[in-house]
Amino acid sequence: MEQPNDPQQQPQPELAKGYEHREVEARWYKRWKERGYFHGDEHDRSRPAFSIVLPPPNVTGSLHLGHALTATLQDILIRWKRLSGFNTMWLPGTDHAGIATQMVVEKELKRTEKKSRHDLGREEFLKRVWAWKEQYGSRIGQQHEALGACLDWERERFTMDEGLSRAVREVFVRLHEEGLIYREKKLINWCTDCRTALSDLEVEHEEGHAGELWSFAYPLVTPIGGLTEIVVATTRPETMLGDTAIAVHPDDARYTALVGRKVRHPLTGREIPVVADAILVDAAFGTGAVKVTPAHDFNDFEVGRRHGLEFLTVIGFDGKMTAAAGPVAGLDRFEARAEVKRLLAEQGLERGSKPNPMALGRCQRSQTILEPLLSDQWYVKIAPLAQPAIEAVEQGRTRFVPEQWTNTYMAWMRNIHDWCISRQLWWGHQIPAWYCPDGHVTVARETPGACSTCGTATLRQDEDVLDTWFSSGLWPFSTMGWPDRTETLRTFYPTSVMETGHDIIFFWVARMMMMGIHFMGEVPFKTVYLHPMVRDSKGQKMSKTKGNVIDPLLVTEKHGADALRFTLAALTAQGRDIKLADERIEGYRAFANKLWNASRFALMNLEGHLDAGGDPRLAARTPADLWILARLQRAVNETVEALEAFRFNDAANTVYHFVWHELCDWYIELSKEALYGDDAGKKAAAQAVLVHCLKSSYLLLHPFMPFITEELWGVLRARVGAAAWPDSIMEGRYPAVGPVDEAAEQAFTPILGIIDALRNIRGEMGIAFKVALGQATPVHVAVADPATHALLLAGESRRVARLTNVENLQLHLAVATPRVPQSAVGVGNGFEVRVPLAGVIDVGAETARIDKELARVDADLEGIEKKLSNPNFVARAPAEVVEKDRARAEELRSTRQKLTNHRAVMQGSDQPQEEQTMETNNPNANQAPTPSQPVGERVEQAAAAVVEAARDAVHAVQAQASELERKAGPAIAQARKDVKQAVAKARKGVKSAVAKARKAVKKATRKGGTKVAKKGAARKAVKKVAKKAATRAKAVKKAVKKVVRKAKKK
RNA sequence: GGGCGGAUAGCUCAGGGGUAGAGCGGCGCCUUUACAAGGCGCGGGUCGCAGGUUCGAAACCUGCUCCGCCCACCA
Repeated sequence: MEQPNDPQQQPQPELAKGYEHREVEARWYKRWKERGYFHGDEHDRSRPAFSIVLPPPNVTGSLHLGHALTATLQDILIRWKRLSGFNTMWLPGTDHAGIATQMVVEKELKRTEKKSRHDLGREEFLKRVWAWKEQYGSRIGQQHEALGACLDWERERFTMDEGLSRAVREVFVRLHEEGLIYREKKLINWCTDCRTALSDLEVEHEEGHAGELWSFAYPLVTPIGGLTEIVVATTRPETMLGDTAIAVHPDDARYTALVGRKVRHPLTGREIPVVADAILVDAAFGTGAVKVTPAHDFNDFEVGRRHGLEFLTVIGFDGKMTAAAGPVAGLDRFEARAEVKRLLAEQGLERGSKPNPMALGRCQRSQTILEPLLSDQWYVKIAPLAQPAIEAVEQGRTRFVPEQWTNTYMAWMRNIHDWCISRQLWWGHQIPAWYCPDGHVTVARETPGACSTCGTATLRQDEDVLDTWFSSGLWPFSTMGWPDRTETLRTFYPTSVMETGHDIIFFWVARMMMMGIHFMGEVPFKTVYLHPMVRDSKGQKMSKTKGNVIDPLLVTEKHGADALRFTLAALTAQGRDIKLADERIEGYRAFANKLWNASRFALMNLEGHLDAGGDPRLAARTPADLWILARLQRAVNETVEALEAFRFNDAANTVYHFVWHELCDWYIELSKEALYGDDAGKKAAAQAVLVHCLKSSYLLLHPFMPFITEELWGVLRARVGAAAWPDSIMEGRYPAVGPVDEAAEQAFTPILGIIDALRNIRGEMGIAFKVALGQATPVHVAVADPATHALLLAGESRRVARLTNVENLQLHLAVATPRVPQSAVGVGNGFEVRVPLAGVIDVGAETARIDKELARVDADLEGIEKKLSNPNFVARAPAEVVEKDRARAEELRSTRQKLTNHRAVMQGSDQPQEEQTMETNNPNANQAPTPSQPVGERVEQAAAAVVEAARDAVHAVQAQASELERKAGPAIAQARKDVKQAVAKARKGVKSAVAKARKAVKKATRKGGTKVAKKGAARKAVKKVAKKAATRAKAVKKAVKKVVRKAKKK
């Protein structure tokens, strides 16, 4: 199978019996790539461009299902657009992921060589990271290939490429020149574990941490007016070593006299001023006095600036207390906390404590509790960049899908703080700033020869690197060759869609917006589609620590890339996370198989067919052909509409439904009449329609399932003659949206209804027409509409017969079928079917079936009549709604009448009703031996068990409910909850007991090899009791509700 | 503290002012010559709770409960 697209070498068109994804998927990717299908042509502006930049995965490791989702959705868009005539370009790459990668390599280094990065030194360590990057970067590529992602590999980039590094330096220098990058000493979030500063975004807030609000007293240096101390409360006692003020509210009468006075630090003896600050202090909280630690708390830092306080650092970058911490110097910050409390208690200054749930800031990477520390860092002044990014969205130049994310984006953008971009790491873009011995800073694109201020030649480059997101923020244009003005940029910037997870909307999307607008003068993408998060089948977030991370490669191997892709797409609804379950993938693998076999069917029935490339509708003759073509058009329209709105699930489901349930379940079965028949014209038409539907299905499905569709395309193309088909499906054209032939759809609907009605009787009666009736007994079909009657006469009745296995079908142009005693009747809109079943059917069973149907009709009718008898409805509802309901009521009444008549005929029959005709006449029953005694006993036993279990469940509900009724008075809320739970539990209990017993009954019955009446009896008993249980549970619940409501009113 | 989602069949979810749906699972029948990874049929629902708007609410509004997520410097 080297050249399946070459008709010369094409082997037998017969396909393997089942679809083998491994064999097929392995074959195509390389060929696509070689033929250059993935490459976007920057010189081609004759076609509209459609471009996406792939969110670059971290080089830290391999792809997970989130990446698979990203790749799948983007590939769907790209392939769809390519088939729709766009010049598509999808740019791949990877991110160096500063902290993450450095940590992984450090860990590895420690594990294998027991060395730290400092043991190796910067240069050697970076070599190791590069080696790591080479290894994992290529694995990521393989994973994308396995998924079938048609990435433009010629344009692959890495955030630390030479080109991208140049862009980074360019951006840094320009922003610095514009005064939008500055260096300053202020409080930052410091991770004592990663030993670096972090941006606000890298802080994870842990809610509800069990903290303690601990109070102690600061003694006044000079007691005043009977006051000897000020009591303050803190969640971090160890920071009191760095206190340089006590703050009170200026309007707080209790402390007015103290403002300007001093307290003595109990552990260091320092004198500390009391200041008045209206911003920091809430007089009503605690004692109304706050200790101020400007060097270790963000609020206090501001107070320190406002009041010109001393900034005393008592915690170091290693998380240990500094020398300034006096008695606790050298201790870890948490040890120091205990020690400080002990020391203060010793001095009798402890003033109590209380539990205080609080939010803790942790490092996104290491989960270490962060420490606000004072240090020199580089910042991006963000407000001037944020404003245009806000306006771009306000003006709709970039829109978010789903829309709700607009608010999230806006809220964040409007409250944005300056961005700390320096990191104390080695892996990353080193900051292009140099210092001379005098401390002057030179910022330059290339290593400068001398200090720009004083001319000194001895320069030392800043050792820090930039935040990873600084370089990824440039991704949409840095990857296209910026700062050069390339053709690629001209053709493909702005990109069409940014497709990524909503978890990085701030980290990445917002920054790309700011940078793109600032440096390109244009938004980086027109649409931001934010996909849901992928979770495991239990809804848990996938994480390495939980061990529930799934490697997409394993899934691809097991079920096929097409199945995985389709599953992901089918589950991608807007606004809800994806819970991935294996069974679901299994189901879509079956779908691939279905498509395969439909194609196999076609291949087996294309004898004499030549696709001249003409419109199959011209050749189509039968109503079934026209019907499926109309359905196809409808599916095409819906699919395209869904894709345009990024409703991936709707698009996938539409195609799925069309292919499986319309093309396969209906049309293929219908077409057999023509394909197997003698009418050459009809046969040719059916062949053409079948080929057209399959070809269209391949194209519709190709974005979702690229491999199997390409394979089948090639096979079918070879079979029908290659003239009208491009060599590869990737060169095909996506089916075009167009008007649906509704007349064709409607004309055929009665035929489908007749088949349904007959199948319904067949199923309900548990008989096979062919066997039960044979040639002798006619099945009657009456249609009132002459057009439909003509259709049936013209040959459609043979399709009906084929699909229902009826041998003798008798047509009547009439409202009703002839009244045949002991027959089953089915009625629908404009038709009636009647199956004579004398000697076959159990009259009771048919009566029961009719009753069931009557009940359904009655219920519908009752509802609708009630509505129509309401004068308000008739007066105020739109006329068309009323009219529709009237018509439906009429239809229901007619159906009802027919069924009632039929029932009367049934009942009035003088045939003996209890005659066991089924036993004697049913062919299955012929082989059935009379049940032996033991089997019958077992069945009975099983049935009894069911009844008992169900009864028990009912009793349990009742007992619980009465207990709850008593409780309802005093504890309404709880009682209600309990009732709900009890009822639910009981119902479940009944259900499972019944299910279990049913199985037992079934097993026992099967062993006897018979279908004795006892089985039916047992089952009836089960149903009865189960129903009773449910009913009683409901009744009880209602009663309780009433009680509760009454109690509530009081 | 602020914000955003979600609650619909046993499970996973779609829908959305006018007849409550799909897939999976369950039950029954069918080894029919594309496919048993299949076909046909059946059963299964106080659409979270309470109010309101409306001729009509599962849908819209208000409040509540529970479950997720995001943002936030209150000692």
